[in-house]
Amino acid sequence: MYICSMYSKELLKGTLKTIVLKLLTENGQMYGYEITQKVKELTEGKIVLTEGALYPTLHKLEAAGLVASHTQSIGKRIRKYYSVTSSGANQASSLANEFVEFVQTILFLLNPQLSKK
Amino acid sequence: MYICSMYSKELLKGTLKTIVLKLLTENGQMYGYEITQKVKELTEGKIVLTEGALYPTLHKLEAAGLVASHTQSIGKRIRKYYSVTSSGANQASSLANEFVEFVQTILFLLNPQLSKK
DNA sequence: TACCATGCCTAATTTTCTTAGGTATAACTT
DNA sequence: AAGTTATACCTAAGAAAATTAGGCATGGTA
Repeated sequence: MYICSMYSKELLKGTLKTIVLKLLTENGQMYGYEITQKVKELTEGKIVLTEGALYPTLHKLEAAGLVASHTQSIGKRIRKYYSVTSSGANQASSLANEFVEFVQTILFLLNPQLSKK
Repeated sequence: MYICSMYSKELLKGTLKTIVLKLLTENGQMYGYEITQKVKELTEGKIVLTEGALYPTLHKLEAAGLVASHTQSIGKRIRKYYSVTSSGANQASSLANEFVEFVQTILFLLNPQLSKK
């Protein structure tokens, strides 16, 4: 991103990892398609994850040891369930916290009059 | 970004344009270096704009007709002042509004328990 | 004199996301 | 029966944004 800040760079470069980790933490194990539907449902269609972004992200999270996966057969189809590891759970909450702080800082920048009152 | 949403794609790809337009709207004319210092000051060093991101962004905003510039000599040094155009002012407020909505949606995703209370 | 602050800029690289596919099974519709 | 939609995984080329890493020059200060 365009910002060098005290917040983690990982965080600033997008919220997808944060969202995925948090969802997995809240809901236990989920598979990719389920995640896209859950996000669509929770945001009433305002946010729709693209698979082209989601799957590579899940693979990166797994490679980083933040999530683990196992496959399950549903008839002849296969689902790949993901769940957070212990370090993934830590990451989930710290990323979420940092995101909130970052947003507060940006909102302050966008609404300086709030502090002038 | 990783999201296909009802929010403008421009917005989702970063907040730098939003911040710059809003700052210029609030403070009248500003020059690049001044913007970096203002952001650093307002955020107490939590956010520091890099010049490698800021200057190209200013140039893009100008090419898009959202800001206008004029140079001013300070001794032998030159400052390039930017100010929002009328369409830039419109953009500033709509981008800021969309950002707030987007953030609210993400925060809801990250804190589902808020709705369960 | 050396260093740091001011003040502008660009370019190569990296990262992230979009776009645009491919593959296959299952279910529903006509 | 055929066609469409939903489910479910995936990859790859390209675009866009920011990082990194400089360059150039003036002015002030230790």
